[in-house]
Parts: sequence; structure tokens; C-alpha cells
Amino acid sequence: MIQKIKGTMDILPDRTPLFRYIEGIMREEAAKYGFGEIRTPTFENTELFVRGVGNTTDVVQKEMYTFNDRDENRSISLRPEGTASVVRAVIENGKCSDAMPLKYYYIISCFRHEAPQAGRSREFFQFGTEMFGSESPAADATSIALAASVIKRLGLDNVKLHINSIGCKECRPKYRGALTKYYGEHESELCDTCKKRLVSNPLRLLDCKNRECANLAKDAPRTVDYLCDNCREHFESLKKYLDGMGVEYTVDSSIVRGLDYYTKTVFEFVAEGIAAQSTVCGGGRYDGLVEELGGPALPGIGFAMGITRIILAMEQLGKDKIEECKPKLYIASMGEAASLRALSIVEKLRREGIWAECDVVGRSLKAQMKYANKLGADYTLIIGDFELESGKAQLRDMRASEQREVELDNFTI
RNA sequence: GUGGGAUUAGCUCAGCUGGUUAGAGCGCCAGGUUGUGGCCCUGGAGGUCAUGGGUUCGAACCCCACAUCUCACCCCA
Repeated sequence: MIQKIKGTMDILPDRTPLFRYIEGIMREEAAKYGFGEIRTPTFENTELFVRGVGNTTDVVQKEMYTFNDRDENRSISLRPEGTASVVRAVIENGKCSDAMPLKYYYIISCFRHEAPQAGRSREFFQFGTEMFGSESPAADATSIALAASVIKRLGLDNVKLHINSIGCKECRPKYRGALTKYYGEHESELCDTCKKRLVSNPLRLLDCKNRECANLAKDAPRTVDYLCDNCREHFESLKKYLDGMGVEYTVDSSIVRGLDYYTKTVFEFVAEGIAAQSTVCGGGRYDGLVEELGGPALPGIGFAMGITRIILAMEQLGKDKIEECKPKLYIASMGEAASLRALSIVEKLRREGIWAECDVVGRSLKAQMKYANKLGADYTLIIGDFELESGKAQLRDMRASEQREVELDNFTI
């Protein structure tokens, strides 16, 4: 047989209710916070992601699904994340002239060619938001509060918020310098990959899980000590907003995001007790991105929440069991005439909005009763030739195991 | 991309140092008398032992390759 592509998944009817439940909460919360849904194409010009996500990132360098368009021979890519497309759409649709802020959310699948493991697949689902046009930490706090609200409603008290500030164009180089200097003095103690990172991306040294490196990170210079006045004020103010809004957090100087566009605020919601991919939601501010992609100098902030990682966190708490809807009524029939009648009654009830089922495979009465039981039907109506003639039938209450006679043409359950 | 573990029925797994027709539980289907579910009992269907090579008189079992899953690194949601 032809198998599915590595790192993709089939989600069957026993699991889709959980996805719908989670996505439903995301939509409701987003709406409450004034975010409107935006839908953008699954694929875009490769250049959009190269410029938007950053051409030094692993995501762009080695994880994108990139191919040439059949008739125009241009390079297009499956989206590896959602932000770049939204920024593009906002610019392209002239939304930069609207009243600020602009608030969008989306629930999409993204694609990255990575080695699959727990909480990571090649096609993955995320809930994301983007908010444009406000430099104020109040905007950051609002976005974070929305994410926190979704997590709270899902009952994930094993998920904690970590925040940090990585500064702006002004202060980041200074911090970077201090960090390079500090780690340079301890280069011999670093793991091999960190030695490389020292040159390529020193910020990433901070969250290396290697024991030696993690020890060094404890005494490493912290971003918050190198922020320029503007960034420091912004961060301090953000904390006040979060305090005032009752959003709990811890400041975690090891948080660095891997996409190039982040500035100032960065944050992660981390699930405790999950082995590897424990970051359930990640986001931050990206003040230069809109301009980078050809729009006006519009600040922005957003986050992305991994739906399958959320499910992992829910599973850990045993909160992943979502009750499926059950048919209220099952009609068991015997004989062709009764089957015809069963289908017509079921169809009528369905049009009235009642959930009803009947036999469509030609099972025996006993087997139909078993099936009704398996479906979890509340009631079963039993009809055969005798009932068709008399116009009356037995309606069985499956839970109470009692039955009563009802009019075939006019009965209620 | 780099390592470790795994792959036997729809699902979860047994299968002794290679030895005839590969097993269990659950699930599915059908029965346990004439038109009534859940519990119990009986029976049945269902497997080219992931795939392709190799070693051997003989391979689910040993060797190689490949695929997928899984765990970790890397990176990220």
C-alpha cells in the first residue's frame, strides 16, 4: 500500500473532537480579545520567508518545503510559520492605513522538514495571533493575556509563562558583545555545538541543555542588564501590566527565540514535566518586520501555539478525553418495509435537528440492539411488519431498560 | 542532518539457543431456538511476521539495505 508521508498524521473521528474542542476555545478567546480571523495561502513566494523569517535561521536554511512552480518556474514554499504571510497580507491589502491596532488570528497547518519526534511533526498545527501598530507594552500584555487565557481555559496548570526582553537594534549588539566576551573566556568549557554558536548565534548559547553550558549560562550576562533605556522601560512596564492583569510569569533570561525578527519582548509558555518539546507557545515582539517586508514602519507582536503540543500537555493531566456526541435515538428495523420506514423517520428527525440513527447494513434485530448500545443511543425504537400495521411500536429506554408503546407517527423521546 | 530503540492480526503484545499448518487478549462478525443491548459462553473471519536482498537443508528469529514509528541531539510551535 501507499503509506503516508513521514512526519504527517491522520486524525481519526475518535480524536477530532479534541481538536475541535481546543480550536473552539482558541477561536472564542481570540474573538473576546478582539482578534479577527485571517486566512492566507498555504504557500507563498520563497522570498517572503527568506526575508521574513530570516535567511540565517535553520527554518529557512534547511527545513522549508521549497519547489518550483510548474508554469512560471519561480520558487515557492509551503509556509513554515504564520507571521510572514500575515504581514504580507496586511501590507498587500492596504490595512496599514486602518485604525490601529490591527488584530488577527489564525489556525493553520505549517510545514517543516525536520526529524519527527514527540511534539514535532513535518506538518503541524498552530494557533497564532498578530497585533500591529502599537509599540506600547499594553499590546504585549494583551497578546500574552490572550495566550494565557486559552491555556487557563484548557485547564493546563502545568504550563507556566516565561518572559524576557532581548532588546532592540540599539542594545542587542552591546549585549551580544558582552555575551561573546564572556563565553569567549570560557570557550574550552563549551560543548562542540556551542563553540560554533559562539560565532554564528551567541544568543543561542544561553539555552543549551548540555550540563557544562547550562552552568556557564547561570553566570552569563543577562539581556535585561544591557537593555537601552527605552527597552528597559518597556520591559518594566510590561511586567506592571501583567501584574495588573493578574497574569503570572517568571523572568527567564535564557529565553531567546530562534527566528530573526524578534525584538524586545519574547516569551514562552512551557509545560512542566514534558520531556523534549515542552514549549507549548512561543512569541514576541517584531518591530522591524513590517518594514523589512516592504510596508511602513509598523510595530508588531504575536505568538504561535502548537496544537499538538497543547494536546501533549493535556494528556499529561489526563484532560484529553472529550466526550463525543451520541445519538439520542436508534431505530431497529426488521424487513425491507420497516427499513424503509426507519430511514424515513430518521431523516425526518434529523431535519428537525434530532440526532437519530438506524440500520443501514441489514443486521439482525439482536445485532442492531448491540450496535445501538455501542453507539450509546439513549432510546431505541423497534419496528417490524406488525408495527407498520398497527401504527404502534416499542420505544426502549436504553439506560433504564424499560420500554413503552408509542404512536409511530407521533412520538416524543 | 546525526545517534539509540522498535516494526508479528484492526489495536496491545507473546513467540524458548533458527526447525512442520505463527499465538493470546481486546475489537469485529455470527450463534447461545421463534422479534430486544450491556454480563457470560461458543464459534468464525482476519497475518506475503514492514519491504527488498543475503546466509542456511530450513528464517518471524542471524546479516545487509531501505521505509516508517519512536526517543534524543540540532532547531522550533
